[in-house]
Amino acid sequence: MSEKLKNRATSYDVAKLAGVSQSTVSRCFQNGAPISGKLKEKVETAARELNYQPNAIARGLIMQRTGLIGIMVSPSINFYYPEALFEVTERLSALNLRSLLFTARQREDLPVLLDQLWQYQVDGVISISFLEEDQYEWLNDRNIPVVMFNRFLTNRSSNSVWCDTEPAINELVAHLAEQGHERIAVLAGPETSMVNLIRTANIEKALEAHNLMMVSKANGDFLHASGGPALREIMASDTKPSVVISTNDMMALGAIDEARYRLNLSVPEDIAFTGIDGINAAGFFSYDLTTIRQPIDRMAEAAVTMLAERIEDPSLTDEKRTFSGTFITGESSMFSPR
Amino acid sequence: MSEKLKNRATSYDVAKLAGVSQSTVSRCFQNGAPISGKLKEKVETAARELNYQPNAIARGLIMQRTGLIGIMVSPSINFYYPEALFEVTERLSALNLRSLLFTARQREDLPVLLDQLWQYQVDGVISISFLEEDQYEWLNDRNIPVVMFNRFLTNRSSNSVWCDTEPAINELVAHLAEQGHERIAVLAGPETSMVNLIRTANIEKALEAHNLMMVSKANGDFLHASGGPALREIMASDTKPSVVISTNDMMALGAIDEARYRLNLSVPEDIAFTGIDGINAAGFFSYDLTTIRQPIDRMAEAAVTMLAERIEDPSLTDEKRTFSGTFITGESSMFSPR
DNA sequence: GTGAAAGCGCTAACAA
DNA sequence: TTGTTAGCGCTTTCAC
Repeated sequence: MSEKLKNRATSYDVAKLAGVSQSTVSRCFQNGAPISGKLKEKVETAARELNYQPNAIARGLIMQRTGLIGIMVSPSINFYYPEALFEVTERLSALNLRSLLFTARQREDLPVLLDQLWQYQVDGVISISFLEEDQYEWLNDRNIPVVMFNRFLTNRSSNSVWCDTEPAINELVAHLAEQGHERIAVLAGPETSMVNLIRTANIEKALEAHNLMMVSKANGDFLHASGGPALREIMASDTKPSVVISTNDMMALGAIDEARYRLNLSVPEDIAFTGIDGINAAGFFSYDLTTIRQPIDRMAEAAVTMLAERIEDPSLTDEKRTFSGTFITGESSMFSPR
Repeated sequence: MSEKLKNRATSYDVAKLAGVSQSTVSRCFQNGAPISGKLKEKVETAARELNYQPNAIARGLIMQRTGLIGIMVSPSINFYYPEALFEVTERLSALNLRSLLFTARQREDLPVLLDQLWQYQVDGVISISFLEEDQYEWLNDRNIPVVMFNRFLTNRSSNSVWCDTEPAINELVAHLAEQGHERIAVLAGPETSMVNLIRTANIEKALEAHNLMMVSKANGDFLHASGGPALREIMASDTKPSVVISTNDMMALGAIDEARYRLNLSVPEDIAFTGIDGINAAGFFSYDLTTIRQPIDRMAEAAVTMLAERIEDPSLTDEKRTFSGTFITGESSMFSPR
């Protein structure tokens, strides 16, 4: 008995104290269950006294529903990830779902992570990180609904929340054309990144449409540290650009830092910059980056809703929800060359 | 049977296919268990065929050990949090522990979060967010080990990982004295934050020791957006400072942005800045902030180790591990006034 | 509206 | 070394 007090109270303990059956206690903690007001009150008093809270693990076992959502995210210093992660987590929490966090540095980490997700009986997965087609299938085979955040699969349908930046990229390029820019460099991300490839293609198409020339192009890895070296590469080519279009914000920030404080260039007078993503730091006055903002809050809302729907009804087919980005002008491109 | 194929394989399914008992299968997936090589191989083959992975939820129920660690963190745009979060999560993962993420915006969110932690039978908690004494006790009463990250309790012992910035603050102030600064302002955080109070006290003491005058002081909320308004407040006082010591990096970045791009001041020539934390962005050339770096990696390592030890042996008493911060000089304070 | 009983998938005695 | 058996704490039929 004194042993018992040290341990967690179970529904049996509450039942004994309240003088009811264990199943009555159980019913007390579900919402639609039939229970009389009197008993409910008695049970609740007993539960409070014993600090009783239902065991979510036992409940998960019997209900085949854990309330756990696996979140896959890159631990990288790309500020985009934590912003998305927190938005998603808060919205899951509102639906009484929990984030089980998995960080993947590289694609090779995924198989192990997936096994762990599988072991923990997650009700669903939101991937803010890389996830290939076969991994998507792997989860599908196991009836684990997945929603991809800011990515999608190209060879098959997938649940995904996507930000289409193409129209905003057109606006952005039109804005550059209007400013009189003629020599444009592209600071691209990794060639293995779908997001990068799409954005790069959109940029190239928009440049063509405006008869603008891409004078050079360099690749970084989407992180701040790669912006500087890539900019040097760009500046080493024959024709110096008057503006650098970066395929994400982080690299643009790195490039601006390099331009101003290592290459002694004025931004935007000597060289202008633009980014894509609309992360928090892009708005800091030091950068005041012209960029394309993703509606991360609405995307998180959509991802969580889609996932919850598919947990409820697994027969729902794949859906892709596309939000458009918003073109934001900052000082980083507010200068007309020549 | 065809129904069965759609569902997850259990250890019984594997046992049947391998022609052994269910407990043999179970033993196959524990490390110290006695099992012969032949059977082990047979079981593993069957398991592979059925895509079997042990159910961590069922295991958690029987073992009274879920492998789940509750992580409490502020979702805020203070870049310090995601850095700490990812470091902690990766180290937990190495010990085969999972992060169950809980975000708290305000102190009022905590009671609900704690109930959820309790329901999910977490093996332990790491708090990178606020956690008051009574909440610590609450967890203690329930035998859930807690480690506080970058905070500790003042009225009682606690498991905590702390970064002592006092020696580095002395170095920092000595550096400012050497540079010839005589008018010093302090950009402090919320008065409710223990971290802020300690840092402020350390700064005041160090200033006194160097016979330096604090000409003004303003409070922000530790976020970037509060740095600007606080700086304006500081600049509105009678004596303008030659340097602003901020009690964290985020506010320092906000203040630098305001100084350069709104007040048209040169940094560090007109006004110098220093921060504390050593977040990634503080090193960006735009800021190149003189600051005090917390060894977040070692702190995360320590927090995870301490927690794991206490999960293993709950009789261990509270421990506080204090790491010292490293003084880092950046351009933001590299100028001698007058 | 309530209680008795079965069982979710696993581990851990205990026997063999 | 292996199999048998009894739960972990819950939800959910099924009688009443």
